[in-house]
Amino acid sequence: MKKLYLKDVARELNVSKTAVSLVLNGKGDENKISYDTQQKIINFAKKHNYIPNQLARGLSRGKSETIGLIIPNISDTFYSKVAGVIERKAKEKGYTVLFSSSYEDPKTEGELILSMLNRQVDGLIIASTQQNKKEIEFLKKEKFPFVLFDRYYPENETDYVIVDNFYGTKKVTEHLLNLGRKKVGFITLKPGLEPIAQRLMGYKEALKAHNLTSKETYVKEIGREEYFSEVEKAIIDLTAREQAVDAIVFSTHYLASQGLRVLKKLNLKVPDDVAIVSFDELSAFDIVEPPVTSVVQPVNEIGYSVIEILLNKIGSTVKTEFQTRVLKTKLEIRSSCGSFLST
Amino acid sequence: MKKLYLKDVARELNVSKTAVSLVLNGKGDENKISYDTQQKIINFAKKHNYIPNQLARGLSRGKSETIGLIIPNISDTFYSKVAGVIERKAKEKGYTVLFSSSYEDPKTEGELILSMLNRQVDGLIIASTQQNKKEIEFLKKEKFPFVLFDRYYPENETDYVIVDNFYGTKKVTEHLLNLGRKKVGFITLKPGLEPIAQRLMGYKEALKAHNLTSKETYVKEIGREEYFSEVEKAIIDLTAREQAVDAIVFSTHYLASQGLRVLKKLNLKVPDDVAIVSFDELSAFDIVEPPVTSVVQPVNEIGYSVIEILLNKIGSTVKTEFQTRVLKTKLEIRSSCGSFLST
DNA sequence: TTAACTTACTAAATCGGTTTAGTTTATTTT
DNA sequence: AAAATAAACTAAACCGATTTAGTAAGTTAA
Repeated sequence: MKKLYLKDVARELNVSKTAVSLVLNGKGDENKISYDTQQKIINFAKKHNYIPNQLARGLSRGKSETIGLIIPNISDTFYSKVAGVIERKAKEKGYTVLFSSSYEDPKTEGELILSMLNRQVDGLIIASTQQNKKEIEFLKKEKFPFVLFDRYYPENETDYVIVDNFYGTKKVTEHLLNLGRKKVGFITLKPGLEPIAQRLMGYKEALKAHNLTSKETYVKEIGREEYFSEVEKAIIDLTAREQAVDAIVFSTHYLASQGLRVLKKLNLKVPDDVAIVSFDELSAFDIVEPPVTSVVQPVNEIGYSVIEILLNKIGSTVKTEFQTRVLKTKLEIRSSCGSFLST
Repeated sequence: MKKLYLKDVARELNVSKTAVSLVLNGKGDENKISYDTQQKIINFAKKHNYIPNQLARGLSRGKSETIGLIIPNISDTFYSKVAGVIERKAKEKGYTVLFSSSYEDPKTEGELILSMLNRQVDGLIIASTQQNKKEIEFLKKEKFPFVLFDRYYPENETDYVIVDNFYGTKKVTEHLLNLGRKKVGFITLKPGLEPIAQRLMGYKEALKAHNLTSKETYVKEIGREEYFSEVEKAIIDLTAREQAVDAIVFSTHYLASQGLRVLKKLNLKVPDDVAIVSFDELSAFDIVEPPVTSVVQPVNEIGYSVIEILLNKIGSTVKTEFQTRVLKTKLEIRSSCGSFLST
């Protein structure tokens, strides 16, 4: 069972490579290949399981039927879920996906972008570190199809899909305030990413709307590398002080998970001593103790939108408007905030 | 900033394409290209950011520097974690990974294997549905480099990396028995996958070693699609009966999560009414209530082993022995089994 | 001083497809 | 019956690299 090439099929059937190629690509009719010849070719190809070499195909057609996916980390549940839906949708349309994690490193991300380009991907999907403006500008200038998600470049016009981070934290912070919490802390990542900035602003906005000034000391910014220990320090600082907080908003699911661990360790009761809330969620958040109220991101919709926009871009040569979508989050109320405090 | 091709570099420098190609592939010395010419080429390429087209490169070299990863579901934490380490290690060696989920469908998996082959991947990593013996045999016959993990074909000699599923459940079941539990239920998937079969056998073996016969009615086999409701039915059946179980072993992390949900809903106390244990774990298992004792799989080691074996295969032309690795699991004891029962 | 090596390159074939620009034969149209 | 049109193909160029098989000029050896 030797590997079968186009020329073998052609030779066996006494037709030209051209005929075989045209027919197998569904261009037989428009090129007036007779019905009989077409059947002959199709049957032979099917019977002998001929599959074209995609490298050769891609090379000569200038496209690879592949899309590149660059995300911070495939092991993070949020990204792995989005990757799952992107992959499924892409496959439906005949695309395969090449993925790579940047691990939040701009240099790695930049290299990945170039590497994917030279692998001739037909389009790129990037959840960027937001530190590669140059590469993004390059892609735009080359009119290369790409869509950003989760993180985008506010100062550069591009296609992107994000969620309403601002409104998400605003809503959940208000939820806490409406339940009677007065001193709400915010544990988040060090600045640099747009969604993180938006989440912080949403939190502040909620406080302002309730005529509370957001004390800087209630906001704790954590470095990603050492987040385990830093969350612990932050919580100790927020709770073991004169004006201890009675609620904490965590800006990511992993900060919230770690927060819960630390609170248990410190023997602080949730929600009695301190209520907590998480932006983004973990599938186990309904069975942790207590179940964590969270702002859930519409993972499926994110994936669908991204693929839809990208494939539209790839399909059309005419320059279209930039497509941007800001999707709604959903507030999933569980018991980590308790019910209304009488105080 | 037009795209730069090999021939452009050659023309600009007044040398042949051959020279450029040789030099940029580090074969300048062995082909006696003078030092000056080499420097000239290297500098120009670097300065103008020349990157070879990988499709063309792959086509002419007959390899693509790409490896294919086929798993049941990229959104499952276990697979996304393994995928993460595989990708990281692969990148270190200059490979990119093309991934696709089979969603446990043998037909999809078969198509994916062929699709990856014709995309000229240099090797394949598969966590198989175990229903594609034909394709696996085909790969072997073609001497195509591939490594199975998580699931393998016991009747076909291949390279593979698995964990000791049998010993894992045996150990954890014994753990329950040693704590004084007498009636241990087992909630698992419908048969068909080797690891699942091994886990069941480990469970039975532990009972036998304690002179308990494993009652068939204590074993519940769940269909994957409707597992949410089926786990509920299974638990009701195991607990609301004459001889109710006092412990349940779940054979996967998602069965265990759902089990915990159901037990809460039924108001059964864990571990007082029933102890539980999970094979494979979720990162939040330490903060759920109660924290779940689980058999943890060495995710990193799995990924490392798989890549190591695969790259060895790819690198060597000589036929080597099949490499098989059975990695140890680790028992992570938390409070979902309680402590010793006095009864 | 000429044959035999080296050195430093290059032309052209090749990888396996797609596609453009024809070609040949049969059929209509005038 | 000649010109025009259509039907059913095919030869060869091309995609952008790698690689084989040379070649020309300069050195060394006999």
